[in-house]
Amino acid sequence: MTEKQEKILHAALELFAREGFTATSTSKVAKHAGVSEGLIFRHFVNKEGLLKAILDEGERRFKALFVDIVMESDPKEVIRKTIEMTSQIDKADYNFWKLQYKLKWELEVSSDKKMEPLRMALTNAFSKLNYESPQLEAELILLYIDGLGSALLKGSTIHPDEMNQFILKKYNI
Amino acid sequence: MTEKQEKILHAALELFAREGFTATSTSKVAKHAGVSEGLIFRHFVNKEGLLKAILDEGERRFKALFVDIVMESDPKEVIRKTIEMTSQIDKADYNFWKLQYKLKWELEVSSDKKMEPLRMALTNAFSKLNYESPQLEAELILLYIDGLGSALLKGSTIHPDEMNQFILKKYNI
Amino acid sequence: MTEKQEKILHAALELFAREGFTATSTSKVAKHAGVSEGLIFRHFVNKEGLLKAILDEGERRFKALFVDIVMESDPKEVIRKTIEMTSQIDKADYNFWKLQYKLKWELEVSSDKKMEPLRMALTNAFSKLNYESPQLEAELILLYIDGLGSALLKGSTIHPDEMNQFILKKYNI
Amino acid sequence: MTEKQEKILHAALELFAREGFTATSTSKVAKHAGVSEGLIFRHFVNKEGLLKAILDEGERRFKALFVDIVMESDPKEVIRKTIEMTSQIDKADYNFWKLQYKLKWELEVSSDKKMEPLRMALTNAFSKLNYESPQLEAELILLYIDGLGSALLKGSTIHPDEMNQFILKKYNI
DNA sequence: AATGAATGAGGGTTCATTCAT
DNA sequence: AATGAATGAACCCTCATTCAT
Repeated sequence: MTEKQEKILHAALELFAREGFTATSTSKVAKHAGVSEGLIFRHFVNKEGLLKAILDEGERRFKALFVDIVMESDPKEVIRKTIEMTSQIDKADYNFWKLQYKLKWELEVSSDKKMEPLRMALTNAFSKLNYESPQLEAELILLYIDGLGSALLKGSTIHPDEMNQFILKKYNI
Repeated sequence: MTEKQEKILHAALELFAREGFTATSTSKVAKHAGVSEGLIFRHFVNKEGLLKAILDEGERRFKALFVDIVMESDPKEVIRKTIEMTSQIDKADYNFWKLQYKLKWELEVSSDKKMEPLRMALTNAFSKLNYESPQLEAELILLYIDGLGSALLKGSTIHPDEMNQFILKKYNI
Repeated sequence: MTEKQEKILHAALELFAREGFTATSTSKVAKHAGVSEGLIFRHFVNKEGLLKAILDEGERRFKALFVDIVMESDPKEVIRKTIEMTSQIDKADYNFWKLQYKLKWELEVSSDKKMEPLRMALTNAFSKLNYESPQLEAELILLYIDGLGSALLKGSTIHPDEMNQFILKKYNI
Repeated sequence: MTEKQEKILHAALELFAREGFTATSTSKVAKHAGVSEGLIFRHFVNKEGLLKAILDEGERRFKALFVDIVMESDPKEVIRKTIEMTSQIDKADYNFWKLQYKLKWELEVSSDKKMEPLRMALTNAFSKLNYESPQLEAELILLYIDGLGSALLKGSTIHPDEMNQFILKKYNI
């Protein structure tokens, strides 16, 4: 990975996250990265290839976020960690997460599959705690963190920590 | 409103909802509506004007959805109606709501202000029911319906009615 | 000539004179005249037909300006009247004359032929006054009034009367 | 400056001079230059940028024409050189000068300021020669060369050298 | 006589992409 | 690896003009 390659990826992430994939031209990316436009195509073949490179690179972040939850054996801890997930997001990764949300709607990129391990971990946790409908409980939490993530990235005034504590109390955590 | 004007609006709504605003060309809209491209501009001035016309026309749908909740005096009913809101959405309006979500991310159109009356109605309802943190409770429900709406419009397999009943039980409704 | 026809002609003259023929759209003319765009074509067939109508209507002004000079028998008077011609131009006719100059360059409408009677009258006058090169003298005066007209219509600061007096003195008039 | 850039400039100058700036489409320029239309915008940003490039490039021609006159110390020579200016115009520059005249009327590009050094040189020359109204004399000559230039570029039958000699005699030159 | 809906061609401009260097 | 010239298709939009009413 050349220095220029990284510059391109960084510029593209920022612009895609801010303006959207379609609305960002490769020429704008090149200008932003201080690089010739042709270089983008030499390294990433396509505009789509550029996007894929960003997403692939970011996949690791997803996993890093999940692994700690999925490996947890204490069911209450699974729930707590999931709910507090949004607080864990590094501000440096802000653009990456914003891009995820944007793409979910702009292209029909389903991030649903990525959530599957989380859903299973949650369902399992609620089962262990003898909740009546572990699947629905799990689903509800996923809806919550989706809504909260969306709100935070859109600049809502919600205090995430306060909100999270509030919900944790509902689960006696 | 001529027949062709309506055809344009209808085609535009469908395409904007499916492919996004930026990604939909005016020529595609025209072709889809069976109309010359120039006519779009004669009637709606701009591509943006076309979008605005769709949004303005849809504003009524928003209000129709809210008025019944905001006018309700029984606090439990307020909560129930809000939670069941997503079930109320007419399948004919599917495209309109999908467009709303898309625009929230594509352009930075904040639909947050539109939610304000709902937030107040909910906060008020939880106050009457002597909940400890009415504001947080209200916020939580808004996050839930945002997440649920998002999931449904994205083609999730969630069964909304089941989910709603499940949640209502948590509020003893 | 309907009232609306006149409104169209008036609006067109103003816009053609200000912005040029090509740069003025028929829709702008219609809007300016407070008239539907179609009406222009009903009355004048073409955008060119509209221009022709304006020019035809203005032809009379040309002739009115010339007839007094051409009919004059006193050679010195011929010269004087020609030189003072630009001062005679009514301010109400400003747009018409500006349009003439614009068209001379925009389309290749030669106004040269229209000058022919004037050229002959001048040549004749200088002949009578025993000038050595009556034709060149006549041509020179025509060049002068062309230059002066151009300067005045372009908003030059030249004082035309002072200038005219200055030149008349050169011809001992 | 690539070969294609020059081809574009050349084609544009010819077409702008012949048909006018507004009436010449960028696609016509591209076709004439044997170049893709997009290239025009890559090199000159705008249609206006293209015009500006032509004008800037031509500015040198203006200066080359003037500098010899303005630097002249012999007043009679100043007058002679000014009057004979139109004869100096290279036939290769025909299009450029035609464009100047066209733009004076099409856009409201005042070429008046460019004439200022000439006006001053002439006024000064007539002063030295003890003419009564040096300013008016200078102005008159400017009007004359403006008219003559106009006539020549419009294809008049005037014989410029003969005309110039005729006038020079009036100034005893 | 007059309107306003409607069109097809063309306007200037941006786009993702290719290629020679 | 990197550039910058070059392209052709598509973009949003305006134009002169036609036609039903």
